[in-house]
Amino acid sequence: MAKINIKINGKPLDLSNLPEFEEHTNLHDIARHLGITNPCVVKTTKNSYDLSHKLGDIDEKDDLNFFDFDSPEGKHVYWHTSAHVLAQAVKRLFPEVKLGIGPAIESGFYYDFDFNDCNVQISKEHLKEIESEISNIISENIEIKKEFFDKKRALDIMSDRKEIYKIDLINEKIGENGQISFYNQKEYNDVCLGPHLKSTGCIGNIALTNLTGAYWKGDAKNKMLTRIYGISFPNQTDLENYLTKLEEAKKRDHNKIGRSLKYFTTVDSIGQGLPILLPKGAKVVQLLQRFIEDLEEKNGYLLTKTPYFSKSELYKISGHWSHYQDSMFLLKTEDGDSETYALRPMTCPFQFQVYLNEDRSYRDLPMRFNETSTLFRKEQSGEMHGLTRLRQFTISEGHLACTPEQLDEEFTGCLNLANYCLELLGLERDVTFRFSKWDKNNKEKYIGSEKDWEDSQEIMRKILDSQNLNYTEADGEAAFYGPKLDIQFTNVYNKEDTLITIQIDFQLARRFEMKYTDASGEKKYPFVIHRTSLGCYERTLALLIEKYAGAMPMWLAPEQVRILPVNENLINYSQELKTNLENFGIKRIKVDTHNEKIGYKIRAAQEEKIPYMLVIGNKEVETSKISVRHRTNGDLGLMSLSDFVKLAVDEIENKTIN
RNA sequence: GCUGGCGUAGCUCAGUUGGUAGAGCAAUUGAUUUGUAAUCAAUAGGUCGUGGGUUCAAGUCCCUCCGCCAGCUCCA
Repeated sequence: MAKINIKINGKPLDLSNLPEFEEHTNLHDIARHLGITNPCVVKTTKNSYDLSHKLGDIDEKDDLNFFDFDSPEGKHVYWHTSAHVLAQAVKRLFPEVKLGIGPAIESGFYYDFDFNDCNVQISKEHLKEIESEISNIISENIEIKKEFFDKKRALDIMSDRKEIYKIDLINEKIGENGQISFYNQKEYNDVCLGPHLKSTGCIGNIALTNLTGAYWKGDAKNKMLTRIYGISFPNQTDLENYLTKLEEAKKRDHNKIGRSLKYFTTVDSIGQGLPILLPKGAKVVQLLQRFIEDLEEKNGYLLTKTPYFSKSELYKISGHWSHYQDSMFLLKTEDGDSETYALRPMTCPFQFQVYLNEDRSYRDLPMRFNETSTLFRKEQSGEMHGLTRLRQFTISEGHLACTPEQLDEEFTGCLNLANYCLELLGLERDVTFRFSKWDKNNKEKYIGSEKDWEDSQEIMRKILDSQNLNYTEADGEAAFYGPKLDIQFTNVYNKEDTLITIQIDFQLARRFEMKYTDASGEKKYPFVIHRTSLGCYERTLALLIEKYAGAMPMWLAPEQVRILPVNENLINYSQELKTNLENFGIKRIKVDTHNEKIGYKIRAAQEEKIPYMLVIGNKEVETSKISVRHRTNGDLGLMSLSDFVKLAVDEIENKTIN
């Protein structure tokens, strides 16, 4: 038998002492022989193979890459098989259930079911029952076998079982003479491409984590099925650790601590997606906004201030009226005015009017406009969430007009500005970049020709590549007028949202007749870049709360210092100290005047995540010093006032993150 | 918009099979005058998200609407 090259999770294995394997040995046994504890899948340059495959089944034997649970590839297979086990368990408990699909996801897996024919209102109570059936299936260690059928046979099998969704899938995916693979584990069969683990016993422990609704094929026009989410690990400890970590992450949920730390609240009578920023939240937003407006000014932006609503006419020119009307709040006047107005969902058509106010020449370009812009979008009622998805929000909005030659530099400038903001807030490692493209198969969602799109996407790709940006690509995520670079972050529930976006627009200048005269006197359309520097303030606030678990960096802290007099006689002295510190540039200070012991006041300040606590007792008065306590570093001891001022002011001015 | 869960004092929660609301923290007042994560006591504060229905009687059962949460769809 020929020698084989073996890799584990992509790393080459030292082959010096390897035995030669027989053709009939299965991959699982080979993996075990190599000392891999939790083998999941074998990949060659061409294919993926189930571990039940025999070595002889493989054509490309020279290059076997074993993936175990420690690799993303391995986890994917592990979780996919776990989904099948879940489906098998549900099928055993509810024989009439209809199966949807059950893929692995980023962490864990899900399976969609239709319980319609089961005469049961499935609820979270049932998950325990299903979990215990899952344990049975794992201990039965059922072998997982792959089998191929032609389309007709596959349809017959699934028709017998009234698996309407599987029938739908087979019809959709398989051509008339096509073959389809089934994975069988005892009484359970599923149409599936695989690959899968060798047997159900290869799975350690499964926990079911959620039960929700989900549309069949992800289409809101289709029936809603019941989705059960789960996660699995080779051992119980890892599973428990994962679940604990999940719970810990939820403790940072901005929607929870943002409310309890009094950054924001919501009021039933005001309505969904319309939060109240309380003084603490409003202060952080104000600080961010001042900072951004100054920064943009330094970067050559011209400030604009445009109306919050307009006649429908404006949106008809921009294309919003036909592409976006469902998401706009319309204002109808009832005094006989036939005009319909609408609150603005975007700033672009308004800010363009600034450009249009004069004839522009190439000498004017690039032009960079910025505005702290409040927008209104009629999101569907189920969409709103905390501070991240709102019906009214305020964004650090900007539009740039430039010549084709300037596009690269201007785009890069926007990217650099965004990156600078992210670094400053300590978020640069928490974001990913997404190149959002149009969806060819959904042309009606976009304006412009196919060539326009292909060209502008190519331009953007070139720029992104020249910046050595590590990005993913997403079809169908573009704006209706052009491709986007989205800077994404993940919240405590592992859900992704866009923080910052930079978009190239090759359409709207034409619609608005925005032109410039080039050096030869010719009228041309400029490129327009739509961008934010820090995204919208509410969402950024939410991200900051989650990132810092409510403990804002000193420069953004709504309360920077709290003075804690040891007894009531020291309140006046503390008030004077407060004024004194304010004069040195530490603006946000409170004195705790409660008639309580010092421990109580420290506890309160700690829970409110106040950066610095100054304990004032007789000792401090006598020595003219202050006792400084930091929220994370604890008691810093006695310090002169000037030393503390230096420390604090330095942190504020340098926007230190700690 | 859809699926499921939830909605009792400012906050976190109790409230048995329907019999006209409880606790802790916070607040206020008093005592204490306190040295690095909760001093003690008293007082005040809800008509149980909204509107309707069933009942002799509803926080507790039914319906409507509003809001909150998770997920889906959509999206900055």
